[in-house]
Amino acid sequence: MTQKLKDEAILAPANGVTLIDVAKVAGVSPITVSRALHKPEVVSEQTRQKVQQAVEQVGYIPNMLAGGLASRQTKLVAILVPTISHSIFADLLKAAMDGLSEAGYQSLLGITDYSVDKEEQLLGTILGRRPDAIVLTGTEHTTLTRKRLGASGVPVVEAWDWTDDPIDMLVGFSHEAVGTAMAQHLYEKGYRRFAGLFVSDNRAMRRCHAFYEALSVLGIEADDAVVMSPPASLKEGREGMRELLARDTRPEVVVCSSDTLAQGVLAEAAEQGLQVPSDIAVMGFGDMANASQLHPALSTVRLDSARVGALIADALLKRFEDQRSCVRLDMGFELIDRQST
Amino acid sequence: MTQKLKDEAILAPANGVTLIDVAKVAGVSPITVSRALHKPEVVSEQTRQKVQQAVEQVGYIPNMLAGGLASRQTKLVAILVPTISHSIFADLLKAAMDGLSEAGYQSLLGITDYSVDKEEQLLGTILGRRPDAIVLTGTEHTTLTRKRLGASGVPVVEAWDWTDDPIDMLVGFSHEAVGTAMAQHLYEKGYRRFAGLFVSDNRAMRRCHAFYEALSVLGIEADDAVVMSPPASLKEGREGMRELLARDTRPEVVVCSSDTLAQGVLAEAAEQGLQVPSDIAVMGFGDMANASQLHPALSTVRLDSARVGALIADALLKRFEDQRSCVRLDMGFELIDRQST
DNA sequence: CTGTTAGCGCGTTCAG
DNA sequence: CTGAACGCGCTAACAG
Repeated sequence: MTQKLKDEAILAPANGVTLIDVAKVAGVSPITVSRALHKPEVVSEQTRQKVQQAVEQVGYIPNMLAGGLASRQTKLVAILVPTISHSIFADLLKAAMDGLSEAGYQSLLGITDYSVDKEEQLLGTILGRRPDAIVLTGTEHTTLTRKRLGASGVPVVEAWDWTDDPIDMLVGFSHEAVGTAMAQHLYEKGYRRFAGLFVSDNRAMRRCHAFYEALSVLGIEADDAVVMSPPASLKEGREGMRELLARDTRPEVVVCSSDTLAQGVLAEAAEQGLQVPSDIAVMGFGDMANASQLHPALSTVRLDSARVGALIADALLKRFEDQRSCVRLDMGFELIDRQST
Repeated sequence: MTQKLKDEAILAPANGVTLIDVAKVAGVSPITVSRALHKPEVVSEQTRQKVQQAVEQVGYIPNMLAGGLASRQTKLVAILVPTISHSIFADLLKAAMDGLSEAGYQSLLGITDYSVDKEEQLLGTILGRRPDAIVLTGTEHTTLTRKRLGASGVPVVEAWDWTDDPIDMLVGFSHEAVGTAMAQHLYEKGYRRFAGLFVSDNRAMRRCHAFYEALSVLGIEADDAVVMSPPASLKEGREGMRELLARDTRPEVVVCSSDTLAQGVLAEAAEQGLQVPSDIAVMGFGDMANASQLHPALSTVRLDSARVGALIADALLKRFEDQRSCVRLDMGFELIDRQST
């Protein structure tokens, strides 16, 4: 009889089994079941065990829609990234999800394709799920996005960029500072003829402009950067490099908006018989764990994107604990010179 | 007055604004608002417009928790992948999400780290959101996973593998067939001394065993494969290659469980002054869009993972339209020979 | 420590 | 074409 009940019950986990069924089996009231599950410390150990047993017996799976509706707590975090095809954002996403899932939060993923309009559109439906928090990549958003976010009162983390006027929380670094640092670094190493190869997304372009601005402050004139449209794959890197090499004067160093692009540049350089970095140096931007394995003779701006993800999770969990907490963290970046190590 | 109302209202999208508020402003009943939003064809054009206007005026965002609870339709699809750091799964995920989001579905992402136990654990909480469908990578799952899935009645797609006994729908290919095909292909090209470099995840190991099995059928003895533990990054590729080259006899061709590994092998070969494919040939597995840009002299098993993702979305949408639809699709794979093109 | 009451915001069903 | 009543499954607030 018990066995029979069990067999029947286990066949309906996400189906009909509700709190009430568990309550009946355990011989307590529904609310006690709820408490045994979510606030074990407020229930006697004995009833907690009875409930736990009943839960397993009937194969109960809490309905988080109902729970969220009643408690206004969804245990859901929405994360919007421009792409998951770059290791930088894949690592960031993974780390953020890991941090959040340890605390029992699940992740609703949105991919914006580097478009603020798509971000706005995604946000519209996402807000309908009443997430406990939203993570945005970048600090550029449509006014409607800002309005909705502000009005909803949802905790927000803007990541991977810097601004003096964030929506709420902020974990990132200044792309202008990156561009400037790249120029100074290479200048100090003695390079004078520069070329730029950038993809036309917002942040890359800001690094690009800061780079050229810094060059001009240093008294250096450089040809305009080659600007490709996303995505930044090896193919674009090769094409861009061909374009650069077809110019009148050959640069001493090629500065790229991403590591992937830089890898393409390396591939094209190899094919054209150019030695790196003696004939031509290359500088990238990203998480060089991979690229440095391929080609040690490469400078780069190194970002620990997994750390950014972890910090995002931390910022949110802190906020969940203390409503007033508001992390704003400039985590900076690191210039690495593979040639000197 | 109207303006004032508007200003107030627009400040509370995800906050207090409910269907009832919209109804009041539009001068209709709540249910009419609901219909105007979800079944426009069943409402007069005039009231539809009134409602639409009211919605915008008060900044209403439908509460999908409440909606899902009442309608038993969440417009949510859970997607579980082993990792998002391999382009194969990133592309698959992206394509699946794109297909689904066009139809108004959002994606809850779960990363299993190649572990069926983690999959089981993720599934537990995911089912609590009552997703309209679940996408799983692979056909290997714990018995509890199977039990819960079967009981919940949620549409399931198993992807990226093949079995004669799927849980529900299936979009993938046989990894045994891949392993066998690799062996035959290379044999026909005249290679006789083989080496294997595999990562120890379930599917890679099955390709590995099928590969060695096929070799032995062809009457060829080969040394055991080098097996690395995940993740399969360039580093593992280089290390594995070093291990292979340290053996007594040098293989003519190295078969890898992934393109990333193969890239590492290429890098190590280059460093040791070996020409590919004349000194040593390399075969990979994955989406070669990138690797082929780096090194054209490489054979591979080519999978169009974006297409798999799109097919997953199609299979689900078809099921949503017609409950009886049950797609089971062996999409096969392609052996590509970069050397011959 | 446990139970009762009363919604959370919406969609389904049935009437009009 | 529109409305009223009811319930989805759960938890907050209070009582005991």
